[in-house]
Amino acid sequence: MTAIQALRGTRDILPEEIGYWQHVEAMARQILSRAAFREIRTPLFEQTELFARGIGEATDVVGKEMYTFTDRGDRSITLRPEGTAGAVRAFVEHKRFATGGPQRLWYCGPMFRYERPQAGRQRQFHQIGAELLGSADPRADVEAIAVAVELLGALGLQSLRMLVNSVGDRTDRARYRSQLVDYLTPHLADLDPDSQDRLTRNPLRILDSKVPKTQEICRDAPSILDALSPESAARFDRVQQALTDLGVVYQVDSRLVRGLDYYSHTAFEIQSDDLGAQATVCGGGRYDGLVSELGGPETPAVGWAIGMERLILLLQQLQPLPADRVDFYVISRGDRAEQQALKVAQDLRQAGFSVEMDLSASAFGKQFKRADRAGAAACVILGDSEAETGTVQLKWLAAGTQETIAQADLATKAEQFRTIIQGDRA
RNA sequence: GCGAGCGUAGCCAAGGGGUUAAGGCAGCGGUUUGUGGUUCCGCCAUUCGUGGGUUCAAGUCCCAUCGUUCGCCCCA
Repeated sequence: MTAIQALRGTRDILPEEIGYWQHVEAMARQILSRAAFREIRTPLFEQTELFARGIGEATDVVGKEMYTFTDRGDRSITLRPEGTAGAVRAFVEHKRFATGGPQRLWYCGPMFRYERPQAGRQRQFHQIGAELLGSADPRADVEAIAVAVELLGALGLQSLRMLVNSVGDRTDRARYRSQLVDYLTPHLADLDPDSQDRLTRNPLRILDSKVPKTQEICRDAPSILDALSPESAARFDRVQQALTDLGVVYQVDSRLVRGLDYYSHTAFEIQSDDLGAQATVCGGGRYDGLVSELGGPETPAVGWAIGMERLILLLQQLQPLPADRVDFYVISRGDRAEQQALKVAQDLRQAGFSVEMDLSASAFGKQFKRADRAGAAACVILGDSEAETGTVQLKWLAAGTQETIAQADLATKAEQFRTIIQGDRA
């Protein structure tokens, strides 16, 4: 019988590691709700159409990375490859645009893309995302970015690099695109094969190619920032000014192009050098056309997503997780004692302590050993004589001291215990 | 989808064609049948991801397959 393994590109998050996830989630909840973002949970799968229309048929995400299948009702279903499309779908479906004022939404959960796994990239991965819908104000872009920066900072991440760019509006991009194609076409033969292919499909992406020769050619390419209309350029200036005023450190990277079709104006990425080839921890930008594309009214919006695996990779490099510890470890031997131990454990738990019970009925020596391993502050001991007298022996493991306490008194001594345990752990 | 490296116990591993597969950590048992974290002793892979092949002989060489890692592409 061969054991079944988790599918390629998926993995289990085991108890030893879960602390990072809980910490990140708790921090996200705190920082985002403090900025008046409200959590939304949308389905993990949607009609394929949603992503095809929202993300763009020409993108790699839609073209070759989607988990798409036909369900029993012959509908084409896709496991969500990102969070924005679903959030916007919900925004439109529930007519949240009619509530007046911008909506701030955030989410967190698994996304699915059919790719070859590598460092910082899996088939099921997790994102925290935030969307600010209903404002075209440049301050909205900055507010969104600032919240992301705040979150990463609160998690203690340093030496991250913030890159900002403006890809203008549709007209700007069309103008730039033809400028770029005009520039690159004479160099066609010198470009790497991938980039040659992209020249017709998605020329802007050639700019961030990693091939040295292509990079060299791109160095002298026209900049999108020069192709922006005066209005778009002024807008980008205001974003930069506001970022500076907030003390956000960033650099303008005119070659930063985000992969999804729906971006306009502000695009930004937060990168780290400690992640291998997948350097981006957070990516986002403005997507003014998406809501109407998905059947809602013209609604400007801006948002971002953080890759949780990548974030946690960085966190793990930063500091180890404190080991799990339990306050009390209950050991017992003998029928009556074992019976009473259940009740003692329950009393202590109800008094607010974490309590692990030894179920082995093996020699006390063995049970003590396990108490140590559990990182217990104290061992609660029940043997025949304790069972007889309705007491327990309480042994404080760090000090090695031991006292006799009536089982009935355990709960009333909770405060005293708490002080000792805190002192122990300090 | 493409390229490269690697799969030996729960973990880290040595072994690179010659009968019995080092070592360490962890675990289990004992020293201690009611007192831990130390020591000491013992146990812990009929088998090297899987399937096929070459050979008198295969963890060791070859092929395939699966998994994994890293890179390309792409992205968070």
